[in-house]
Amino acid sequence: MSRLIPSEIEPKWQAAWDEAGIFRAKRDPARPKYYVLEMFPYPSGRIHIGHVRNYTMGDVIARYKSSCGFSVLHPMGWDAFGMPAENAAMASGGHPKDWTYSNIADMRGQMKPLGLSIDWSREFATCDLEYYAQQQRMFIDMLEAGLIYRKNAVVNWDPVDMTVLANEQVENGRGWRSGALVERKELTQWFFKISDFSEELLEALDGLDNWPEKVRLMQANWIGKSRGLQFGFETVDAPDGFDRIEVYTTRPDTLMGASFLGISPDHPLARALEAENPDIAAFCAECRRMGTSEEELETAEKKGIDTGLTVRHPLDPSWELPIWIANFILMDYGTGAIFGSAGHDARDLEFARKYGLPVVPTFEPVETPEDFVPADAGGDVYLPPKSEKVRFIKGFAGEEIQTGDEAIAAAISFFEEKGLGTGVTKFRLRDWGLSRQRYWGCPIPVVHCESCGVVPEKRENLPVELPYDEDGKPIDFSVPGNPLDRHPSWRDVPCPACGKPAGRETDTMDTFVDSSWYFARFTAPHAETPTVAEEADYWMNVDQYIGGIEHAILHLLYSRFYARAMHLTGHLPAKCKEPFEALFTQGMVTHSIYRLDDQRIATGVQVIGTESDAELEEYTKTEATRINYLFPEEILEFSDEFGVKKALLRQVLERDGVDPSNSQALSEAWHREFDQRREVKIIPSAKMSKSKKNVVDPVDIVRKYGADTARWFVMSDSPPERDVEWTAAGAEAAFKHLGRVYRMAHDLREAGAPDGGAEDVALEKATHRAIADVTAGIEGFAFNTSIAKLYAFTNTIAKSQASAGAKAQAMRVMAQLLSPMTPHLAEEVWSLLGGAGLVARAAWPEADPAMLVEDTVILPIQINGKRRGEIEVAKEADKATVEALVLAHDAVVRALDGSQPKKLIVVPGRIANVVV
RNA sequence: GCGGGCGUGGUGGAAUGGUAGACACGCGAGACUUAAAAUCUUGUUUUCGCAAGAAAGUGUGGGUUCGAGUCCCACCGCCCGCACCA
Repeated sequence: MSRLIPSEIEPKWQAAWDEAGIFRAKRDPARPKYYVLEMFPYPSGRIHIGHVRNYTMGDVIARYKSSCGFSVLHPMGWDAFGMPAENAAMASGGHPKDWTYSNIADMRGQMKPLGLSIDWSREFATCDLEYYAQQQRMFIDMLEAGLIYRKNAVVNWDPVDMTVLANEQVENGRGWRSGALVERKELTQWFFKISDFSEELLEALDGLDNWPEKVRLMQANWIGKSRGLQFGFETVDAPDGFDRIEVYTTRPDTLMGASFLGISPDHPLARALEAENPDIAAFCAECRRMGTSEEELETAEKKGIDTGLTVRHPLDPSWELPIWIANFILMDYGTGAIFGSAGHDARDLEFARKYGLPVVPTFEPVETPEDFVPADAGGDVYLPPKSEKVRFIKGFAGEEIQTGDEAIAAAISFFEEKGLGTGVTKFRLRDWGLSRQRYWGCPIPVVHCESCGVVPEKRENLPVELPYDEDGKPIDFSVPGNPLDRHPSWRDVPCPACGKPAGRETDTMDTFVDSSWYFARFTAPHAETPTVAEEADYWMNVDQYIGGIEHAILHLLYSRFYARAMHLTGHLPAKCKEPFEALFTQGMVTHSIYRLDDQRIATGVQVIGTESDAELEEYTKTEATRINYLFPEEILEFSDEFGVKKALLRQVLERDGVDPSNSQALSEAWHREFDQRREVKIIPSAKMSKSKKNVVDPVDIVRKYGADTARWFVMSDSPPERDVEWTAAGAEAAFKHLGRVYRMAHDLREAGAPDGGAEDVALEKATHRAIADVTAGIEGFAFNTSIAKLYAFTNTIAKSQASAGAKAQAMRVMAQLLSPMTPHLAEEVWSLLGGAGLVARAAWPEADPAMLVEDTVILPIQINGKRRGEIEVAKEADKATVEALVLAHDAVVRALDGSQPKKLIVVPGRIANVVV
């Protein structure tokens, strides 16, 4: 039988690898190590095709590096705490723990058939007591080291469910379950002092050479270093204790254009005024109903309220500015107070225009363009790059014409010399709030005691285990609020310091804490300390980290901080401060959405022919009712005679008895439907979403085609960093190709022919070319080009007239080159053609440079930069020879028409360009 | 709103500043077959042309260069992140 049957060969080779134990990571000081890690998944219960792509990329690297002689660590685990488990418990009963572990078992079962070279002996879940116990130990170490503290912070509060909401649980300002208006509420919470590391985290980005530039840039912007001026405005008739209002500004050079002083609704002055002024109280209350996300604050309409108070301008005491409370000023940034510079800040301008406040530009372009309209004459905000020279019309420090940067520096010096303020470097990066008022997370191991205050739990009392049940019954998640709050037998404990009755902290940790050190834990996953020095020293750092761009900022920045914190508390060596040597961010797997637009459903009547305007309007009104999303298996996709992709409901095909292989009949059926105002619209390359029904299940794919096909396809069609569109046709093509390779290997074994001859040499050269190209593709994270080369190499072997021996040799190399991508097929081909042992253990082939050089090259000839011909020249031909050949070329002779070329450029081995 | 990214045939994409469209899908033609599937051969950027060939062509408009998909500027469109989703 010469057909590839994945369901037979895949389990066979997986068992062989298991038996040989080849994916067990072994600390081997004699060999260089390589640690490849894909971002671990959340155990939702189903693996997603995006996971398949992510893990296949890691697997290609892991298998390749292993063949290159590295001792490879390639582990897998579960980011297992978090809200979905609690949501599930609330929605359909059950317990988050049971839900999570059952999901993990399911997902492991779905992943194993993919044939990933994972060391499963190192698997853990972050909700394992063994894991979070160590996290609690580190919490106490970090608390003692001054890396963790408590302060007040704002959260989204649902007054009906009596719970804190995540940003994603706030929909249009209302709680997603209760529908109640969300409030902003201050709670005392735990924080990591990541802001102490702002400068270091920013500077160290420069050393991350193997990180994508865009990720480093995003992190740099997130940390947001700025140089500005902090100074005070003296108030007029303000309540006691508010003689001065401190502001921080990055544009002190615009101070002479100040139009108002703005403070946050959470500013102490705003709070003081609230007590006596109901209008202000109402306004602040309204502001507090807004969400806490930056996005929401920035996109909300700018609103404010005049406090009636004023401040004196620091450079002109006779100039009084009104104090406004504004919804877009955050208490967390700077001092919670700004001065509005309406000419040079878009938000301030919008605000000033809305409330009729003055707009006073302080500088203008050096060379004013004709169409320039200053902001005070109704123009746009003028905000050129700070490196650009501008002309100051209301300056107070520095030259009249200077750059923004120079003007800012001059303004700061001016204030410092006069003793009015100080230059300050600030960072946008805020401290990392790690408290979550939820059940399903790592308990924060501290106790609140009336006499002693906040006391860390004693180390010998650790771990603080998350209670599974309450009074013998599983915890009930249908009751509003945090279950830990209403769990006396867990909460009530003696104070670790004085022994008096006290209560446990009921906040749990942000799941970002869990994922900020799991990579280190993989080096000693079951140790009784967070890490083991010699293991961490050998395996760390992660040589290649692979994951989604959505983690570019938070997860990766927190991990960089946490690695430093672990170093400071003795849990990681200094070399691990930057734990990820190289980072790769892969794209999504997308899939077409099929949407049935059925206007008959909308109108209830069958309309044929041209519709009237009134009817059209009716369709528009009822749009929502006539859109139906369809599963891919509900439709048949085909290309019409112009190659345009179309789709038909399978139901329709059955009803009309259309032959699906007859494209003419399909096209006719499509037009019949279209004339009936019914069309299946294809929306390509959409993010997979259950509600849009465009999700493909890896389990189905593996069942139908096998893991190798799934792996091959997700790597083949797009560059890894870009999105790839899953198509049934593409998967089919991948499957066919792998079948062809298998058949070629099989047929070779049965055939036989004498060796030798020029064809053998040509095939050998092609083999070395393939080795070089495929290797370059893997090294450069361009797996799609490696696969293109493998297709080409397959075609070359298939067409080659070389001997069977030479072809078998080429096919054995093919097996090796395939082994990172399609490991099962590779083993099968390898063993069919007499390869020794497992191909997974064979050393990676090396391309012989001597086999890569060609004797002659084709040199294209351009005339004025356009290709007009080509010549074949010897590889070593000197410039003069080439020039003579170029000038003798027909097209050149014709173009020159007897005259001399203006210029003749010859790039040896690349191109010749004649300028006439 | 702020920040980041991406735009190349009917489709996914390839291309150290040097032949635009590798490789694959789709489609067309042919072989094999009673037929279909499978497989194999072959063609396929567009326009004009029987052909040889010519012209145009990498979202739009400019610029740098002997030469631009690639570098620079402006614009348009789409996608992603925004601190309690993971």
